[in-house]
Amino acid sequence: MAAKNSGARSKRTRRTSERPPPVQEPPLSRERIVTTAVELLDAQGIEGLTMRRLADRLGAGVMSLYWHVDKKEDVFDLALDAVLDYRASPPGNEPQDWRGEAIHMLEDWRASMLRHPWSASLLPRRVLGPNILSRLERLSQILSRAGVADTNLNAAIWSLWNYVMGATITRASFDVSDDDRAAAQQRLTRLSERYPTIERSRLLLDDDWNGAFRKGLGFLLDGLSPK
Amino acid sequence: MAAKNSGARSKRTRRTSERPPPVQEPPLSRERIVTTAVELLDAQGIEGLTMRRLADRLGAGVMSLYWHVDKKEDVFDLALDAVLDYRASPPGNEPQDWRGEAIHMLEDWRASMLRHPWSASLLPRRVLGPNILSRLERLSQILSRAGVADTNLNAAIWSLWNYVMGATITRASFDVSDDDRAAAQQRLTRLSERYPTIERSRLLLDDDWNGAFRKGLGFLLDGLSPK
DNA sequence: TATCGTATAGTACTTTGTACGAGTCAATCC
DNA sequence: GGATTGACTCGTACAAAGTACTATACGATA
Repeated sequence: MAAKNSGARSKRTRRTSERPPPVQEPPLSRERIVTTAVELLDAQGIEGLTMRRLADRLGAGVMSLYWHVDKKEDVFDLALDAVLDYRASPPGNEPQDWRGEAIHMLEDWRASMLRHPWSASLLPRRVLGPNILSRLERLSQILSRAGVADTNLNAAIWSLWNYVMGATITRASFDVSDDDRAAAQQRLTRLSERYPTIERSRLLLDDDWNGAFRKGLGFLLDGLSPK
Repeated sequence: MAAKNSGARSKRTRRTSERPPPVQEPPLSRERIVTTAVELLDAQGIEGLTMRRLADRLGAGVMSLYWHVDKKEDVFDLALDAVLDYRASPPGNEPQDWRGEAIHMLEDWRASMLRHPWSASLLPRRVLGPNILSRLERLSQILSRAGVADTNLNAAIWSLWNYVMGATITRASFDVSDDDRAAAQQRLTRLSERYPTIERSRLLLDDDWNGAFRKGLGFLLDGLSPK
């Protein structure tokens, strides 16, 4: 139990001499499992990931997965952190001012997750994988350099985190279909005496998500800027 | 199929004349199902809600539930909106300034959900139940009265929504155990060369969640205030 | 050669959501 | 009144899923 999966593994030297069926999958490994899990999640969504299907894709037996992973939950955790790999994001020509840097980094954060919409539904779990941590570290540095007071630093970090997570989850939830949104707005119009203000502003029909995200982020950064 | 559950139901006049076992549960209804589901969720968490257990608590057969509800998912949707009932929140003596009003209402929003931590993990689904809508309506009115420009109104609403949702989900995720947070911070200390800044600020040990929420909300409202 | 650690799988058990169809009872219609 | 209908309940059954248990294979080490 203690001996099983933990840390780096899968230094393997097998297959030095040929085996009868030479056309064979490479050996299982935590990395292969995670990569395939992400593929499967992209293809079939969160309900589509079952241990059996995952094993099939890997050309392995179901129970073999459990050598590398404790529970199905672990697969989800690993997949989520994998999606958030910051180094995988193109560096771009980052602006020099802290504001631009923060915007760039937070928009990339959101975009990375929206590229894999299932990842948002995994958020409500305690995740502090290495990739998330380095993003937080990065953010902290930017704000620190920007002159945010030390006493405000943690609150500032969390507020940006909250904003980004909330925006991502919301966007991903509404991603399912534009029709639904239209339907909701219609329902709203029918009840316009109960919800007059948001009906008038067509809150639910506004589909410039990216613009709204950036605008709101702007509000928050304005509030955060040292005066 | 079309005839089944839709809209108001369960006007029932049975049991006017006594039945042999007079000590009997009241008839099933969507409302009873939702109420009991919330109780069960409070007691056993999100994994604890199974249709069988729910039926047991109701003193009913499993399949009877399906007359009032299409799928298990519906139970979740209904439970989530039930928790967000705004009228159920104590009115309190609301301050007159728009800022205080907004803070009051948004803190109540978060608190209502944290009273039922499972509700946060239900968020990543498309929910626009009546209770959520009235909260959005309320928020819109407050901001509108505060003088937020019409062109900014929707973005302002969504940014507050994002902030509150993100904060709630985050808080609920970390609710599980303080030990985990300490463990994470330790892991972080071990890797302090990789995450020096957030290690130094003890980002993960800060446990004044309410204060941080209010502070961050302050930042955002500052940024939103018409200049 | 015997042993051990790593790794793979088959089988089987349990828990779940829910389809199907039969049943009950009150209200309605002839 | 008797038949019909529609609202509602529930037992049975099935398929899909997570995973415990166990047997097996193989390379490296003693």
